[in-house]
Amino acid sequence: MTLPHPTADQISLPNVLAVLGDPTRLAIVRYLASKEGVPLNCSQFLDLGSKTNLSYHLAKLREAGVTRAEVVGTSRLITLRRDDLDARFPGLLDSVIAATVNDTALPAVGAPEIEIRA
Amino acid sequence: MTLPHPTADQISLPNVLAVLGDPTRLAIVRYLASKEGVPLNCSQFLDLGSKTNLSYHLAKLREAGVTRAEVVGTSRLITLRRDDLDARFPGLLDSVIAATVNDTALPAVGAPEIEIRA
DNA sequence: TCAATTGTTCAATAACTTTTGAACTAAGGA
DNA sequence: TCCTTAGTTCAAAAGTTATTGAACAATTGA
Repeated sequence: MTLPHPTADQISLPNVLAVLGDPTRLAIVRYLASKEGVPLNCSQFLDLGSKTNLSYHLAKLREAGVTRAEVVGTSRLITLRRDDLDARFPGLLDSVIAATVNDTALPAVGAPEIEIRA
Repeated sequence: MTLPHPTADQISLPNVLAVLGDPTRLAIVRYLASKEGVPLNCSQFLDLGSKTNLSYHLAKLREAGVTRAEVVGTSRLITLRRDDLDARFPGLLDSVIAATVNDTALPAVGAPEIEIRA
């Protein structure tokens, strides 16, 4: 069982930008980048939304060519397609990730959705 | 008469990416970048859509902080907000523009919408 | 003043996106 | 085998975006 991914040359710039233009998906990409090398499964993003909703956003990222998902047992190990994105759009992913790092308005993995009173 | 623009720190990354994730708007940005220094008015983009539709897309770009529009007579002179975008998101605009340059799938100013037979 | 030029606004519609819960599949462990 | 875990699919609802044409406003030049 493998999931459908676009080939490197099928990755479209407007589509990548549109897919990244969503706070939840940008938060997923930021977290993937912060753990680069460590493949993550879907449930590690549950802070960002419901299981169903994450399935939707992760499919969008995969179909746009931003992430790769490898099926391992009942898990999907998700990684950034840094190699292909860098080849296709040099510097784009790095500048997007760098910009997300300081973005306090983005949702975050490991952060409560609602601020608990201090 | 001036038009509303976000201040530099009001420019939001997800919003900029979402706004750039549209082929018409990306084509506008590519054309602006190719003529950088030369302020353009709306009618110079008419190859990309109807007057009404361009007004809509140019407003989206302006409201996201991607472009600046200066009212001069009955015209609006449109420029890229390169300074503010570079300060906020270093390298992002350059990598997006570089990626648009080779993108033959994008609509283009000065190109016929339908290929005339050779 | 009148007409032309430039661009906006409005309302309608069509098309897409996001979110949800319930039902489902597939693998792995007891 | 049965249960649990991991994630998908489906249909519905809600919300958002893009596109259109008609009407409008403001400036400029004749």
